[in-house]
Formats: sequence, C-alpha cells, structure tokens
Amino acid sequence: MAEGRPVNSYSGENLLFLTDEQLRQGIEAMFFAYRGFTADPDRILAGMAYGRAHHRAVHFINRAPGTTVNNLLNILGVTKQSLNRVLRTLIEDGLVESKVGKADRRERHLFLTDEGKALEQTLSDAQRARMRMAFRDAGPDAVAGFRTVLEAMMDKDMRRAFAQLRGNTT
Amino acid sequence: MAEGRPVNSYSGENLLFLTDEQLRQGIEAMFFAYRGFTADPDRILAGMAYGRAHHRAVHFINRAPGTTVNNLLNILGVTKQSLNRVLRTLIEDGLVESKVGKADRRERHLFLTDEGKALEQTLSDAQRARMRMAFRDAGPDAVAGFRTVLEAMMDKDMRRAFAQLRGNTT
DNA sequence: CAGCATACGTCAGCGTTGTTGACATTCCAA
DNA sequence: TTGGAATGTCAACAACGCTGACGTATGCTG
Repeated sequence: MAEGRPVNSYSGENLLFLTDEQLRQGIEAMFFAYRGFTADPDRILAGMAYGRAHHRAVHFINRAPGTTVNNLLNILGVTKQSLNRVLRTLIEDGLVESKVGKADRRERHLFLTDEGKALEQTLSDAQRARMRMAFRDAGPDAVAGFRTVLEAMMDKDMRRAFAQLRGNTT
Repeated sequence: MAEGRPVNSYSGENLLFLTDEQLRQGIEAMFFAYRGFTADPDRILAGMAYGRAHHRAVHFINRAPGTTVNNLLNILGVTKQSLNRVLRTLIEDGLVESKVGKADRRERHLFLTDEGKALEQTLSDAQRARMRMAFRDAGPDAVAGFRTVLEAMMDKDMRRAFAQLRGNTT
C-alpha cells in the first residue's frame, strides 16, 4: 500500500475517517472478536453432544419462552430442517418442551425444562463473563458506540428482530 | 423476569450499567450483526465453489502477502488439514501462489495472483460497503467505542494478531 | 363443505468446514 | 548426523447449513 493520502475507495465521501484501512480494521476486529465471543460456550459444548446451533436455540427459547417454531426459524435464519434436527435432540434429551398451541393448534410453543434452563445458564454465564469484562474494560461510552455500530450493521429484518427482543424485557 | 432493581449476576460490581439484560443485548447484537457482516460475501461466494473459509484465507493473504502457512494457521485458528483443503483448491484454481521460502526452504510463502486479487477485491468491496454504511450511520465516536469493545472481547492471542496486522500498514 | 394455505415434522441427499489420527517428506540446526 | 520443525496428504468423522419432496394436522375462506 502506497504512502501519502489515505485511500478511500468510495470517492466523494466527505467523512475522512472512513478510509479503506479503517474499514478493514473494523472487518478484522469483527472476525477476531466473534471468535472470542463464541469461544467459551463452544468449549463447554465440545464435551457434550451439542454444538453452537443448540446454544442458539436454547438461548432464544429462554429469551422468549413459548415462542413458536416459525418464530424461532425467523430469528435464527436457518431452514426448518436444520432447526428441526437441533430441536429434536433437545426435546428427546428433555431440555426443551414442545406444547401444542391453544389458539392455533398447528403451532408448537417451545419452553425450556429445568434441565434446559440449567444448560442455558451455564452457557450464558460463560458468554456473559467475557462480555462483562469487555464492557467493563471499555467503559459505558464505548459500549454505547459498540451497540450503535452493531445495530447499523444488521440486515433490516434482523434489526427488527433485535428490537423486538429488546422490547420484550426492557 | 421480575421487575424492580436491575439484575446483576456478578454481585459486588459497582458498575450499574452492566446488568444481565445489558449483557444479553450485547450478546444478541453480536449474533445479529455478525450475520449481516458475513451476508454479502456469502451471497457472492454461494455461486462459486467457495465458502467463507476461502474468503478468510484470501483476505489474510492479501493483507499480509508472503505470509507462511503456519502464520496463516495461527491467524485463522484452524487445523492445518482444514486450511490445506481450502488452500489447495485456491492454488489449483490459480488464485493463490505458493512459493518456497528463501531463508527457510521448508516454509511456503503465500501470494495472491491477479485473479486472486480480483476475487479479494470483489468480496471485500461488498463487506466494506456494509461496514462503511454502518460506520457512517453510527458516527466516529461510536466507531471508536465499537473498536474498543471488540478488541476487549478478543482472546489474548487474537488481540496480538490483530495488533500486528494493524501495525502492518498504519 | 370443499379447497387452499399454513405450521410442522421428516426422509434423503449433499456441500462446506471444522475435527483427530497417522504418516511421508523436506530441511534447518544442534 | 540426527532430532524436530514445517509442510503436505490420506482417511474418517461430526456439526450444521442447504434443497427437494412428502405427509399430516389444522385453520381459513369462499
């Protein structure tokens, strides 16, 4: 890369801080940070017969108890076959309970059993511990910026899902 | 979740902004944002016989031309067998060139061919476009916070690798 | 009621990408 | 010269995405 003026592939932009180099650093930061983000739960899951997909399912069922399969499908952004494989093992192992809907009997509402809650707790404790350290080290202002950028990086649909989940409890 | 005082599973912490709810929102933000982060290159790669692993390899070879296989292994954090499979197809297809080291002839130094550079450009253009939008929408202060938190979230080794790459050009 | 749509489950097959384990080759360095 | 490091490769496997097809139960609508 040549020295001199910062390179910006998006000419006409008057925001000088958006050099290609800055953007690439952001990209690499996302890559390395996501590795750290998943490392601790992955380590825990490695021992069991579960993987990251199980973690995600358990997380969001815990987050929105009674959610339907279809809803979960939209949040996770995978096919029903892919989710079903995960869900089936979780139900067989007694971590998740599937209840027929009252209003619409076609729907299945998903809940964590006590055992499922225990696993969720274990996994999210590990993940939260890292997040807490990072947030603490970075400070409240940085955390606000972090959240702002991440939200701007999401697809529109995901931003909606995120906001909806956020509104669930806040 | 009960109402009242914010829950904080890490008692004794005097930083009130680190409630479990805040942490969980951070976790979910990472999940959804990472999906967006990879969506565009994934779409491009879906057509070809390549995947995300090829993207990563091409990215870091472009970032540090002449890097050795071992070095790349450490950055990517996968096994040599896994990387080799990807690297082999890239070399066969003429996107990557592998040169025997001069100082140490056991080492292979990796370079992108023109064709490889073209692919890297295409992929990183797409990814940068999203990053640029997010950065622009969020503003410089938020971007600084974003970077700070991400760096704090990395494993120590990854932070080192990240810093080293950053120092490469900055 | 008939017909269509929706929600869910499942079977079969496939691709990418990660893993372990084992082994060969090349080559630097003590 | 010999031990070990760096690399490449084969085989087998698991997790987790995908498509396509099909079946069942249920709900809605004309």
